[in-house]
Order: sequence, then C-alpha cells, then structure tokens
Amino acid sequence: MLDTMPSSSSSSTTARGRPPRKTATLADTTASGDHSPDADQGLDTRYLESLLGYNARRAALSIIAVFLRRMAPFDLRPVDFSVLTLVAHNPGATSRQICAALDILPPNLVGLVRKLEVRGLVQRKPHPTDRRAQGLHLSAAGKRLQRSAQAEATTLEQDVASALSREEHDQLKGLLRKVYLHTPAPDIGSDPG
Amino acid sequence: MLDTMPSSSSSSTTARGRPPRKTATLADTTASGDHSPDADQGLDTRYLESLLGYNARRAALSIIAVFLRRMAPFDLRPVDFSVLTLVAHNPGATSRQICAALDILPPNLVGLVRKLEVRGLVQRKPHPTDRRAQGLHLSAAGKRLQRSAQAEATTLEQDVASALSREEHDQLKGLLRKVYLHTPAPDIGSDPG
DNA sequence: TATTGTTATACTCTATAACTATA
DNA sequence: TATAGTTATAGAGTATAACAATA
Repeated sequence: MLDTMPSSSSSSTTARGRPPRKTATLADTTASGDHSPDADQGLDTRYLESLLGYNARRAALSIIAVFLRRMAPFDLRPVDFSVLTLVAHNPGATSRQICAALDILPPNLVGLVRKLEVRGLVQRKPHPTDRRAQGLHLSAAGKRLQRSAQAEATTLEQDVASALSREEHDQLKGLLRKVYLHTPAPDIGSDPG
Repeated sequence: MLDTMPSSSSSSTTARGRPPRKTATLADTTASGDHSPDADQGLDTRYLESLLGYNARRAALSIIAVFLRRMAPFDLRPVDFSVLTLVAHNPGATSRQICAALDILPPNLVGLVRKLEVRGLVQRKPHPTDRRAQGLHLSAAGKRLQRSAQAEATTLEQDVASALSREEHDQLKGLLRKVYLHTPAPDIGSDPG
C-alpha cells in the first residue's frame, strides 16, 4: 500500500531514495533575507516536521526504499512479502483474513495472490468447513523463499535502525503501534450527511 | 506521496479507516479447526510487527486517514497542504525547491500547483534573478486558507497523539526523524550493473 | 553543458460496483 | 440476507523521456 516501484527486479539505479537534505534556510524571501548559511536550496520545513504524520510518512518511505532494493533479488515488494510471511506464519489463512490483517481490499489482493501462485510459491486448498473460502498455503519453494526473505528483512531491520540504540528501536516500534492502534478511527458513518 | 483518496471532499462514509484489530491467534491451521473466541479473523502478525517499516507504514496510513477527513472541508490532501504550507513559510520558493523539500518529482508538482493556482490560492511571480524560475506566493485567500488548515492540522496532531504523553510524542517524532535522516541511502548507482 | 519548468505518458496503487457461489 | 472470492474499472499516485527557455 505504500509501494512504489517497477515490479521488475534489476536493482534500480533510478529509484528515488535519499530524503531531501533539509538544512532549514528560507528560500530567498521576497523581502526578509535572513537565513542560515548552509542552505543551498533548503526550505523552512519546521512546521511540517512538527507533525507526526509528516515524519511517519518520511520514515516509512525511507525504509521502504531500502526494503525495495534489498528485496529486489527475491522479486518481492512490501505487500508481497507481507502476504507471503502471513501465510507462512498462518497456513490455511483465507484471503479475507489476509485482507483484514494488512488492510488491503479484497479486489486488490486477488492479483497479488495470483502472481504468487503463478510463481509456484503459494497454493490454494479448499477450506475445511467453508466451501466459499480457500485456505492459502506455501509450497516448498514458497517456504524457502519466505525464509530467505525474512532473514533479509531481519538484517535490513538492523541497518535501518542503525542510528538507534536497541532501546530506542523497541521504543519507536512501541510508540508507532500505540499510534495506529489508538488513532481515533475516522468514525465511519458518523457523518449524518 | 502517501495519499489515497478521491479528491472530492464530502466527508466520506466510505473511506478506509480502522486498522485491523489484531488479537494474535493463529488461523485455523490446515487441520485444527480451533479458533480462539476473540480471533474472529485475527492472524499472527507478530513478525511483521517486529519490523519498523511495517509499523511506520501502518502509523502513517492511520494518521493520513484522519488527516484526509479533517482536511476535507478545505479540499486539501496531504501534499496540497504541504505545498501550501511550504509556500506560506517560504514565500518566493520555486517549484524546484518544493520538489526537493517534499521529495516530489517535478512533473508531478506541475498539476498540484496549477490546481492551487486555479483555486486562486497560489500565485506565480517571476524570479528576481533567474528568468527560468518562478517564485511561488500565496494570495490573500491562500494565506487565510493555509492559516485555517494549519490550525486544523495542529489540533489534529493532538488528537492523533492522544494516546501519547507529551514526552512520548516529542520522542516519537525525534526517533522518526533520526530514522529517515540517517537511513542508509539506497546508494543510487552503487550497483555495478 | 546543466537546470527550470513543462508536456506526454506509462505503470502502480487504491477504491467502488457488481457478480457467483456458498452460508 | 450476509459473506468469500472474483471481475472490471475508475481514479490517484509515481515514474521516465523529451522538449523549450534560460543559465
């Protein structure tokens, strides 16, 4: 849901990556021309940086950029990895469950699963009790790939958080979880339009 | 860059919102048809939740969902708000600078600015020294709207972080910033094809 | 030759409506 | 009537190539 890359692998020399270096100096304002010296092109982004959403978005994009590169050899984008991992840890899970867990809409999952199935990584088996549903399972190849990818993700995690101490790392994840688990749900349907 | 909403306003009764309730109970494995009671649909997402990227993405999406709703009355999506705010705080800024600050590609900014211009919120004036560039400025209406929107964003910020103490809030932003400022840049071009 | 702003365009992601087959 | 999976499709978001004007 946060992806942004050509599906093909081939370690892109093109991909966006580096967040713009911000060194806070106002643009040559029409009148007031008093800013920090080291601002080749930097704008004053201080207000935006005071917003959680802005920072979360920037952090997520940075991490994803790294993720995309490192997962390219597996030809897995974030969602693919998430689906694969979820199925690995929850054999027999249904599409419906995957959608709920990852906040993906059913129609958008269809294609994802189909690709994984075509690649021989995922298999569908009839659900034991509900004939409408299908249980998702990993093939042997799927299990191998998922294991490798998860190992890579774990390594990647350390690199991404290399600027953080172990404690900060845990704390950051905890705080993020707090935010998205508690965030005042958009009151779906509360609008007496 | 992280948006996801129809441009039209009208407080959506449809928008995605609530992150899936996760109550960690394995899916009914191939054989065992024994679901925990409170696991209507919950999958084991523990590994994904151990990843910073996953948590950052989820948090960002949650916040943006709220943002979209609250900014709907102003007909501003996150990027629009960012551009407007950047111009407000940096009168005379050029498209190039906006792009650098927000990590937007120039071709994609054109349409955004044009819309804001058509709405009478933004004006372009010739750059004082560079005849190629154009300085962006807010009209009176633009300033008013930006002020209102920024006030709303500030209020929103408090709601979003309502689960956090003041200290946690600051800490979270600091940690996120640390991550995306330090994240090992994807070494563009480091790949000896 | 490099850069600003731009057009055109392709590809991906996200969302809705509507259908089927089961429940 | 409601739900699981699906199709088709519309709409944002994101990316590249290429051009004119200027530096």
